[in-house]
Amino acid sequence: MPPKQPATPAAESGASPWDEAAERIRASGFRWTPQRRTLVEVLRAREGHVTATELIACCRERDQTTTPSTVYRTLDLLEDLGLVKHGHGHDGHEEYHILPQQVHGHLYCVGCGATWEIRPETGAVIVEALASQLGFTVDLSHVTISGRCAGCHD
Amino acid sequence: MPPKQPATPAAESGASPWDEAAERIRASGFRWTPQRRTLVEVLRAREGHVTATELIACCRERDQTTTPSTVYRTLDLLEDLGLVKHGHGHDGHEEYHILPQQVHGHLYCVGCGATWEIRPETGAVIVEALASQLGFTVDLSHVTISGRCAGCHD
DNA sequence: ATCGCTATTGCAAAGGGTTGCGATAGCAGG
DNA sequence: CCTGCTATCGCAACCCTTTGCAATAGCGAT
Repeated sequence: MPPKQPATPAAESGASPWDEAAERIRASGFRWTPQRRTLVEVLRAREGHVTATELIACCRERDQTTTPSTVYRTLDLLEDLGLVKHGHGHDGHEEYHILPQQVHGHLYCVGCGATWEIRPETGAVIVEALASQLGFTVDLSHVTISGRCAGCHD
Repeated sequence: MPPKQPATPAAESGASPWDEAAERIRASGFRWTPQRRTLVEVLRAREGHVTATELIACCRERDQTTTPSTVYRTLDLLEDLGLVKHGHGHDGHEEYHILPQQVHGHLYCVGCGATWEIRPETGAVIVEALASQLGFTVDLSHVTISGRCAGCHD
């Protein structure tokens, strides 16, 4: 008896925004294609940050015929829908934040290569400084800020 | 009578760090080549920020045979000597700060595309926030932070 | 079930940036 | 001035990302 499904899917584990992805895409006049489905499945299985290159690799695992250009274009679409948000790593390469609920900034240590997330309180200080002094609304998540961590001072 | 030159060159307008470039390069065991000379001349004629692409174009004006790889490698060398400092623009592309005396951060408005420099006082607030809360020494100049300026709020 | 409109795809090319490698050419020493 | 060591160069190839274009295929309507 598979034809019928519960009215509120995934009720137990909490409905994922990805469940609505197909609908939302179609509702916006776009099409739900196999390629987009593949990428959404890959994204649903992960969280946090991913580089575009990793995503392409993951998609290719599921579908050998995956093309980079299509992945990049789909990511743009998903970003318009707010399902991902792109940024740049310390080396300038693309990075995607999956389901950016609580936007946060990133730090990269040029000494040891480690990365940290900027805690909300700390981020708030930065955002407020730019807002009050320049009227500038910062998007801390777009770039990875470089520097040296406590353990790597020269 | 061009063979003889003053002991302290460019005394009037203030000696430029570029005057010592050749010496410093050789003193470090590296070689002073025509290609490096070309790039140094280009850099000496400019100030502020430049993209790597622009630099390559300027070098090619002076020397048609300029090769990108050589320019990038020379920039790395000059960065080791502290004569330039690289960063990434809002789109992740390379950008070079020429003679980074007073390091400053950059802001980019996703609304109008304009860029601003972060004033020292404002930058200090950010640097201190990360330093006191995480012991992290930020290099604000490495990336261009994105957001919306006062005139571009949605 | 078929049709048509047009959003998407895959390809190929291009631009930015990096790297391995053989050939070239600084420059210190004789 | 010539010699040799080796840093540097130019090239070719590769990775990442974007874009134009012709062919394909969603999907709403018939």
